Amino acid sequence: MRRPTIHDVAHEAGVSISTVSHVLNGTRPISAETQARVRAAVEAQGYEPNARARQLKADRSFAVGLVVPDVMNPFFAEVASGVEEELRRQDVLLALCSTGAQAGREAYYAQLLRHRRVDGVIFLSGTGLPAAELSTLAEGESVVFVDERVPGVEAPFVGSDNRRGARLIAEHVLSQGHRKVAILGGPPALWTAEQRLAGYREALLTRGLEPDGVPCVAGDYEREGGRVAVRTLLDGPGDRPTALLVANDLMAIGALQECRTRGIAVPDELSIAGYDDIPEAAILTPPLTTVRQPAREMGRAAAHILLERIEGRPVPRLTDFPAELVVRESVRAIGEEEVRSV
Amino acid sequence: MRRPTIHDVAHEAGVSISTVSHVLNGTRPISAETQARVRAAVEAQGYEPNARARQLKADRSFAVGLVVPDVMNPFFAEVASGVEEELRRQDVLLALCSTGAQAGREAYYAQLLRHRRVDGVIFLSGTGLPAAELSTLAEGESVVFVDERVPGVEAPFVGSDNRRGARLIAEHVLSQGHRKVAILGGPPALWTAEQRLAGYREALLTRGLEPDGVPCVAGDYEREGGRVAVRTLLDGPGDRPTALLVANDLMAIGALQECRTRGIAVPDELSIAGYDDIPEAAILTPPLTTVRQPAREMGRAAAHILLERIEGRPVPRLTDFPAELVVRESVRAIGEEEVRSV
DNA sequence: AGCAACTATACAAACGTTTGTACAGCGGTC
DNA sequence: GACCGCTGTACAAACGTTTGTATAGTTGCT
Repeated sequence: MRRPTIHDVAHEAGVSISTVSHVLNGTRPISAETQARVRAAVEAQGYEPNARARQLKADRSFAVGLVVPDVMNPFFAEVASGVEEELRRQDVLLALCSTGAQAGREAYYAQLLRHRRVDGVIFLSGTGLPAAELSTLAEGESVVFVDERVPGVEAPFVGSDNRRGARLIAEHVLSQGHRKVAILGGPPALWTAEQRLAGYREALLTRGLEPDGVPCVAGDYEREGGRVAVRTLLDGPGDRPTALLVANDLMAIGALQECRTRGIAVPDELSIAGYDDIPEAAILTPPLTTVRQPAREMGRAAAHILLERIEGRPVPRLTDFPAELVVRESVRAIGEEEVRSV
Repeated sequence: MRRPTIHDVAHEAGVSISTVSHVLNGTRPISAETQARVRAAVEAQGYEPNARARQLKADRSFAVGLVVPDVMNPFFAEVASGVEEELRRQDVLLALCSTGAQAGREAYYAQLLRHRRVDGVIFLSGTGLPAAELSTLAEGESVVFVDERVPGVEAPFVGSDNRRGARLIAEHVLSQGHRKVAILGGPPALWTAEQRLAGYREALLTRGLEPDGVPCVAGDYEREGGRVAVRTLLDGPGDRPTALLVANDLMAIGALQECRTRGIAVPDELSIAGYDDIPEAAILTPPLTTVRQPAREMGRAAAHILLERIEGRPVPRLTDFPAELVVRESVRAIGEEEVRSV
C-alpha cells in the first residue's frame, strides 16, 4: 500500500498539486470551498507530505548532529539533554554521535554528518583533534563547539570558565590548610584539561606554593582511568598528599573507589575535589565537593546559537557561563577531627 | 559558493550524469579511462553526492529514531549507547528523542519521526501509552520495542526477563531471613513494573508470605520519586520493614538518601534491593545489591533487529535476555552484626 | 463595452539523484 | 557483407515537493 502523494490528493480533490501545496502551507489565498475539498481529500487519504522531497527542495534537513565523547558520561548526557530540549522547540531532530573519545570515530562522524548534509553540527570534542582537521571536516556546515574548545577554530563556542572554576576549588582546598596537594588532570590534549590545570596553578601560586612542585598526573576523564591514575599518585615518591584536585567528577569517583579499596578514609585522611557536579556527586559517600557547570544550559545555548546561525542570523562568537563552587563533604580542613553525625 | 552537483562533475569530465553515477556506485562497467576522468573531476570539484536527493530517490533516510524517557537515566543511556553502536556499523544515523516520560511528548515524537519518514523507530516507552495509540502512530514504520513492552502491540520486542529477575532478588532478600519487607514499585502503567511486582509476589508466596500483606507503594522510576515514595512507606502504619524491594536503582538511590537523612543505617537497620545495575549501583555506600540487565546488549539487539526488518528480512518476534542477580552489600542477613571491614 | 486590476487556480520547472531503455561502435560468425 | 551480440555510454523518466509564471474568471471603473 503506497503512501499517498500530493498527486493523489490533488486528483481526489479535483485540483492541481500546486493548489494542494498552497492550502497546506498557507502560501497563497485559496477559496474556502477549495480548501475544504482539499482538506477532505487529505483526510480521506491520510496524506502526509513527504519530508524527503521537501528536504531536497528546501535544501534543509531539519536535523542537526551532536558529536560527543560518550552519552553514558552524565555530564555529556546533560548537555545532550539541553541540546535536545532546545531543538525540540523547533521540530528539529537530533542525530546523536558518540565517539568514545576516539579521534577516528570523531572524524568518521564529522564526515558522515557532512555527507548526510545535516543542517548543522554541535561539537563536544573529546579527542583533541587538531583544528585543521575539524574545520575541513565541518566545512560548509554550521558548527558550534560546546564545552571543549578547539584552539584555532573560528566557529562559535559555548562554554564555561574552567580556569576560574578550577581556581575557585583549588583556593577552597588550600584555604582548608592543605599544603601537600596533588593534581589528577584531564587528557593534556584537551582545552578544558589545560584550563583547569592553569586554574589550579594560579591558586597554588596565590598561596605561595610552587606549582611545579606538586605531583601531577594526566587522566582520561573516565572513572577507571581516574582509578589507575590515582594509584601512581598515591604510590609516588615523597609523602602522601592530603588533598587531591581531580579534573572531573568521574575520575574523582574512581579515586574514591581506589581509596576505599586501600582503606584510605576520605576526607579524614585525604580530601578529594572534583569538577562538573554530575548528579552522582551529591549521592556519593562522602558527597563530593566540586565545581558546578550548567551543563543543560550550555547545551541549550549551543543549540540555540546553532539554530540562529542556520537561519543566517548573527550569533555571538563566545558564550561563557559561570562555574560555581559546590562545597560538600569530600574536602575537609586539615587536622580537623572527624565528627560522626550519628 | 554552491556545492558541486553531479552535473558539474559530468560536465567537467565530458560525460553524462548517468556515467558519473555509475562509476561512483559501480553500478555498471565503465571503461578505465572514463573512470579516471570522472574521478579526477570529482576530486577537482570536491564533489559529494547529495544525500537528500539520494534519500528521495531511494525512499530511505538511513536514519532511525530512538524514543526513550530520559537520556540522563543511566540505564537508558546505556541502551542508547548500544543502539548507536550497532547503527554505526551500517552508517545509519540515530535520532534521539527524550520524552521525559510524558505521554504527550512521546506521541509528539512518534508523529514527528513518522512525518520525517525515518526508516524505523526503536521505542522504549515510559508512559504506558496504550498500544492502539502507539501502533497507529508508528504505522507504516518499522518499529521495535525494547525493555518496556506495550501489551497488545505486534512489533518485535527485545527485553529481559523482569519477572525472573525480580523473583531472584526477592528470594535473595528473603533467604537472608527478612520477613517484614516492603515494596517500592514502578509506575503501574508500565509493563516492567508490573512484571517485577509479579516476580516479587511469586517469591513471597514461595516463602509462605502473603503478598497482599506487604506494604507496597508505586514510584515513578526516578530518584526524587523514590525518595518521596519511601517516606510514605517508612511512615506507614505497623512496624518498620527490615528490607525494601525497590523496582529500580534510581529509586533505590533516592531511598538510600532518605535513609541517610533520617539516620537509618543501611543495611544494618534496613536492607535495600534495587534493579537494573546501573553504573552508580557499584559505587554507592553501601554498594547496591541489585539485578543486572544487559542494557547495552539489549540496545544492540534492538537496533540489529530493526535494521534487519528494514531490509525486509524476517526477525524474531521476541528476544529475551537473562537477568542476573548481583549481590553486593545493601542487603544483609537479618540480625547479623555489622562487621566493619576497617 | 472595453479595459484594468484583482483573485483563484493551473502549468511547469527545479531540487539532485538513480536507473530503465536506447543506441553507437565494434569484433566475430556464417 | 549482412547480422548478432557485446561493451560502453547517453538520454530521459522518475522520486514528491515548492514556487515562479501564466491564465481564466470576476469585479469595477469609465
